[in-house]
Amino acid sequence: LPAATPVRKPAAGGQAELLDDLNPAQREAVTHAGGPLLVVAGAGSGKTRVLTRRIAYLLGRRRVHPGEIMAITFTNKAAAEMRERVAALVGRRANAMWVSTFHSMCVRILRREAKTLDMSSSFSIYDSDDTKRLITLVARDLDIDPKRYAARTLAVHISNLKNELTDPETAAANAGNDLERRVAEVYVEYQRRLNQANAFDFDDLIMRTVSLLQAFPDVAEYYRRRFRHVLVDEYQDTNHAQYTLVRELAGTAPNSSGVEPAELVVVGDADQSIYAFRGATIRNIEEFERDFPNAHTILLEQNYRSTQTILSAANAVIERNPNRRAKRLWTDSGDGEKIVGYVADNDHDEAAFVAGEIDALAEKGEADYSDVAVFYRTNNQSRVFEEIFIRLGLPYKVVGGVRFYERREVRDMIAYLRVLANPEDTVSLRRVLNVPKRGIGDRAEAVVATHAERERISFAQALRDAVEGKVPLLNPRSVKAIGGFVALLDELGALVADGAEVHDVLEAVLDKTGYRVELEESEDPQDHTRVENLDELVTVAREFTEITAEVAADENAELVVEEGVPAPGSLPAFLERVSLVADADSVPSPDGGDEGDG
Amino acid sequence: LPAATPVRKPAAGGQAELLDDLNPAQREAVTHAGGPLLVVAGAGSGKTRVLTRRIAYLLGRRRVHPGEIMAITFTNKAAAEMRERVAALVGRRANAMWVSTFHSMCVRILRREAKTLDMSSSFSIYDSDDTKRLITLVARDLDIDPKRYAARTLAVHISNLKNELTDPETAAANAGNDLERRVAEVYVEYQRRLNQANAFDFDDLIMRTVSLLQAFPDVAEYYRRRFRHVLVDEYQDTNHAQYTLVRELAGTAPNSSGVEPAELVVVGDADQSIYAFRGATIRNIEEFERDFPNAHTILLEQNYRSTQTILSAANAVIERNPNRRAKRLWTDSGDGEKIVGYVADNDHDEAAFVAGEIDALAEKGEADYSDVAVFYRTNNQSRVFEEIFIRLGLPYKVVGGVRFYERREVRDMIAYLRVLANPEDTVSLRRVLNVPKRGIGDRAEAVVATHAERERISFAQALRDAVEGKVPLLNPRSVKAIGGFVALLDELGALVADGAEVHDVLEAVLDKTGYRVELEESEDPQDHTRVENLDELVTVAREFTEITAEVAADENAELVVEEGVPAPGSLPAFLERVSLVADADSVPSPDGGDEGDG
Amino acid sequence: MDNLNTLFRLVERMPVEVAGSALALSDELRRRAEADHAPRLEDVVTLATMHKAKGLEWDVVFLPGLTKGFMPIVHANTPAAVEEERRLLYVAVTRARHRLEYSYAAHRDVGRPNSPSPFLAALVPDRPAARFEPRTAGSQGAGNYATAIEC
Amino acid sequence: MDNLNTLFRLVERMPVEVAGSALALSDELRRRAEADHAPRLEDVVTLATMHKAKGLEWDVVFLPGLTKGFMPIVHANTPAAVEEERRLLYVAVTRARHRLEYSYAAHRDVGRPNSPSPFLAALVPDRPAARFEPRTAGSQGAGNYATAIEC
DNA sequence: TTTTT
DNA sequence: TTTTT
DNA sequence: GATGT
Repeated sequence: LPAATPVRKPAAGGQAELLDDLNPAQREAVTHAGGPLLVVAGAGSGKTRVLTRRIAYLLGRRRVHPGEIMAITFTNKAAAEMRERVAALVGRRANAMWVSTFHSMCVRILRREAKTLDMSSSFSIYDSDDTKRLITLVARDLDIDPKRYAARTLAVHISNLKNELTDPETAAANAGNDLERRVAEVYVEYQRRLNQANAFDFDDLIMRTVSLLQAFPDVAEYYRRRFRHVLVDEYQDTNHAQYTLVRELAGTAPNSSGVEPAELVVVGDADQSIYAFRGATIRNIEEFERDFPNAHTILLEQNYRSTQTILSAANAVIERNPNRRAKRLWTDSGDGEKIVGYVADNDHDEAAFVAGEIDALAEKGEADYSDVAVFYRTNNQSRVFEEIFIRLGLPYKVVGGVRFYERREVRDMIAYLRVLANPEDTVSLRRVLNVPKRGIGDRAEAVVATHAERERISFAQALRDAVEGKVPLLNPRSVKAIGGFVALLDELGALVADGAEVHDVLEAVLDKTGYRVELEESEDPQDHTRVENLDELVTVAREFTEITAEVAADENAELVVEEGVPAPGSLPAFLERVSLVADADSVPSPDGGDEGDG
Repeated sequence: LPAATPVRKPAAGGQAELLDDLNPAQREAVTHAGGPLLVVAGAGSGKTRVLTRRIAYLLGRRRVHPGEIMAITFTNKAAAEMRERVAALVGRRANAMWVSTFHSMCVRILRREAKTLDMSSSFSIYDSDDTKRLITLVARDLDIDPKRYAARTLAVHISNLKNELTDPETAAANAGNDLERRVAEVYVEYQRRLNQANAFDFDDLIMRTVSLLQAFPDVAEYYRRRFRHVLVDEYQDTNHAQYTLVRELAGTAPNSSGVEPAELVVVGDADQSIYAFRGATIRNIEEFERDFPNAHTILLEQNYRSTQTILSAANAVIERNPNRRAKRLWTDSGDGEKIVGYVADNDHDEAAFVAGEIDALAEKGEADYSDVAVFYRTNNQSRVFEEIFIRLGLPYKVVGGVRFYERREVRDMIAYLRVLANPEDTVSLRRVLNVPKRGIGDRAEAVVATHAERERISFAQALRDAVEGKVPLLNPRSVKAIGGFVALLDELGALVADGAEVHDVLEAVLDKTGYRVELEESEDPQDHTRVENLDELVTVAREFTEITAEVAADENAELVVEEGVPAPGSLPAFLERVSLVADADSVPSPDGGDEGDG
Repeated sequence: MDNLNTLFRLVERMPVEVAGSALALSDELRRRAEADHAPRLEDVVTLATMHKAKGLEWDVVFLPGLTKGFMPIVHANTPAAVEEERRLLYVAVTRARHRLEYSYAAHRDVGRPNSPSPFLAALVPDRPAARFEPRTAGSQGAGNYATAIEC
Repeated sequence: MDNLNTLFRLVERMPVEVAGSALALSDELRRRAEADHAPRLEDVVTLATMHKAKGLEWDVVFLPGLTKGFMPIVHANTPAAVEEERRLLYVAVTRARHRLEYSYAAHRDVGRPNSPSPFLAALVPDRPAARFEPRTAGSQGAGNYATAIEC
């Protein structure tokens, strides 16, 4: 093991030690004041340390108020870690800061300004699955051949357009071939339906926040005045919309009222940009100095993680990339072990070799299993390792697969909750319309949808029309089934209106819909697991409200309630939470896989 | 246009001219007698002319009886053309020859020898779709994860095994990995079910004929004595099973009774082998001289189709292939036009260029549209041409797509007919069990299938048990539905037993099942086309029987009725026909696309 | 009449099973069809895969799409598979009687560049492969064949 | 307890929406969890894609499958895509604290040969890429690392 | 990705 | 084929 | 109690 360097002792509570254990470059990044700052932070160079110390420094030395600080990350995990580490340095004052993901931050702004955009603040947030469903519906209504234009393809293209801040009309005008024309056509209608459903998709959260700030200078000024310090993590992963958002928020020059730009610090590493395929554009970090006049750049090249052997190999790999800003990682912790290379005859033997190496390390006491990771390029490469590891009894876990909030049964329940919170949410409403089966088939659904379209009313309203016999072509059987469904929703809605707690609402949904019973009575062992997942969801909801209540009762807790933020413990709060962690929880933190910082 | 060479005048009726218009190599191929002969026939070198002249020569000069000749092709079209061209030379005597595809020939042998293999001569022939259905059923029964092992994948592997003449037991013994073990497991059960259903799949036709000839020397001797002349076309496209079949039929040495090998002539061109991906093995033509002792080889290099410019280009392309028998096509018809190459900016422009060229040729009167073809590598490359051609009003047809006998409605009717001809045909029976919907759902089907399995009876018998209330777990409603279905089959079966003609049976099926009415009442415009296809099928069947009757009444027609061959015009005859042309009819002959011979 | 055509082609191609009666059948059908009216020769351009072209011939043949990903197709990643691709091109080329035109697009839909098929060099031996470097053709202007290369 | 873990992680990662109350919530959850018993550290090997590895670190990292089709992945057919693949390998390499092992299989299932990743040459600059030509490793014999190459 | 039966 | 929300 | 909506 490389010896821990003397300077890397943990910072004590006092302010004086804030800078002591930093190297010169890190210290400069923490104390820099004034113009925009780009911190090029190589892998393992103490990036998070710099960010958290800088915040502590702002609060402690530069007398910045925590409410003036906005720190933006990509993942919830990174946001949580940053807040936690700042709290460890400065205590409860950390709570007044905005430390959040791009998307959470936008939701917070959009909730407050929803009315400005003709939306209700109870809007739903559609994830990729909801998006695909809605696009499927739209494409079907537009008579688009689903073989030729798969919903997924359309979704990807629309997402790309949004990430480029291209609105539907511009997309239509620029369409140069059949695909682009089809995409634009779908985009126009899809966006109309989102509005009608009072919903944003993930990409909307960014794009429409940008529109908001650009179209309403007073709103922009409000945030400009409020956040005088903007920090962005993983800047190399920003797409065009996110870059624009940062620019609109921080500014590059005084605005018309003379409000100066905020102090902007972005941290990133072009060499670690691996999401260009999803729209991230390395250009943003490469052109930072041009985008933000008078910017200063600091390079963090000293690495506190790996041996020099490993760093040299990494340097050698990345140096082959052309047109790259030079950067060489180094460490003072020594060369360490040699790198081992192995050529197996086939993938089976290769996995056996890896298993053998791991067992040998474990037996020699050189590493616990949880200190070891195997990384591959594609998910299905895990299979051969799983086979061999199981055969040898080597314990492992595969990161990936269907996440908790992506499971069908969980998504079904959340759809019910969303419908209760936002009755216009057509995608969720149609999702649960016949789940569990209650005799409202495809045909009935189509008839109601047509009625809604013709009468220019929401699908929810059309269902009520159906009950009153106002929907033609609907047979009595379907009318009866819809009547039962509407009554069910009303009953559940009353519960919500009466202030029932989330877990009680959830229990009511599970019971009254017969969803739980159906699963319990099923023969399929998969359904057994589903019941367990639903129980877990109920428990999550229960603890969510209980703990919120306890914290609220605790006089010492600083509860800062902001405008537009749903009441703690409420149904909207719960929904917001689950909507924005849909894809999280993949590498659970304490059980192996330490958090690095770059 | 290259001038027609003087020697290429059509052969007159008399025998004397048989050899006059052949070049020396062709003539040698026609007259060669004795040992095995390999004719390496380059593209356009007059291959079919050599084959047909050789047959005429055998009949006319060497006094061979037509019943001693077997000519094997790959496609029905090639067989028809060969028979026709021989008939033009020798008249009705051609009718006594076997000129057929590998598969038709095997069917003919298997019908005659079915009992030897414990099959009924009314066996069904399963095409790739039936095969996939049965494999799906088998895999489901074996609890095989359809995600991990797709039916198609299993089918391909099983087909490969059969083409290698590997039986299920050997496959199981040789399985070296998970996939192979799964495949072998499915193969064993699949083969058992085929037997039970009294059915062969396409690959079985070859493989089981080989087994038959190998396991029963008396059968082999019968055919050896009968066919003293075996001719094989497109030899480069044979797979291992087909190669073995040819070897068993013709022989390489006198058999135990002293019967000499037949005179074998194979024609082919390794350079035109493009089906290796489907199991064809170029090895067969490459090793012909080693496989068949004392073989003689003749090279046909003179080309009667193309200009020298085109041939030189072709030669240059193929010469880059290593380890290839040298062969250079040449012509004495001159260089002709230069080859045109074009680099477009994108595929759209490329298609526009092609369309422009075609129009220019048509306007100058240099070519009719039907003299022009556009060839691409993958089917979807046609799309851009279709778009442009439609826009420009350039008439075209795309070869490919769903063939007549592959259409769902046609296959449904054929499944009914098959069930009537072969009640053990479980795949067909289960296909039509609930088509049109008659209240026999998945659950009822599964219950009946389980009963059949447990009682070791056929599915058809299990249905009858169901009617008698002998199937447990089946509710009365299902019993009633099954009762109706069985009665329907009995009614149709009586019609067949009474000697009704095929088209009347077909009409009865369409009416009594309600199949036609359902389609006629449907809103879907696709279903309208389906009705038309069914009408066409009925007409085909009607003309099939009518014309057979007329021909039979014609005293001049030579009707040779062979053992094992279904009666002309009968239901089995009709089924055999449609089973073996399932994939034909793609490039309809007289409407463009002349038949070449290389 | 279409029905008759179908049966005609059907029997045309399957003269075996009904043994000796097949040709008689075929003859009868032809007689009927021709008595009715001459077989309709549809004057249309044929679009087909190279595989489907096998065994047939046309006066004029176009071979578009001769790029690296299509010829040889990307999936051909063994020497044997590449050789089969070359044979496929050979088959396609030898379908032409008088006139052969080939082409490729220098860019794909998305705008990424396409490499010409490595087999092109052999097709046109007088010109080095380098001459086939992507070059933009005039995309407008009817009949602008300025960049067509005659060899 | 698993439920609590789930909630714990959930809140841990979502401290924003309930504004200021988030950290308090998180603290409370952590207190509860730890009062119950220390967080269970599962002692298991992690298998993950290189993408999922980003931002984390391990003492020992294995990088198998470094063949031409997987690294860079076949689909990377623009210079920009290949550069992103190289960055991905860079990210994977820099996850390791003390020990790094990489490997590839000289043959695929079907028996066709695999080429080593072209990036390997850089990974081990002392040894020319040629040294990584497919070589069969002893497939039997526990712990036969005869062909392991230490650099 | 090609698909003679 | 990779998939932070 | 299974079916088709």
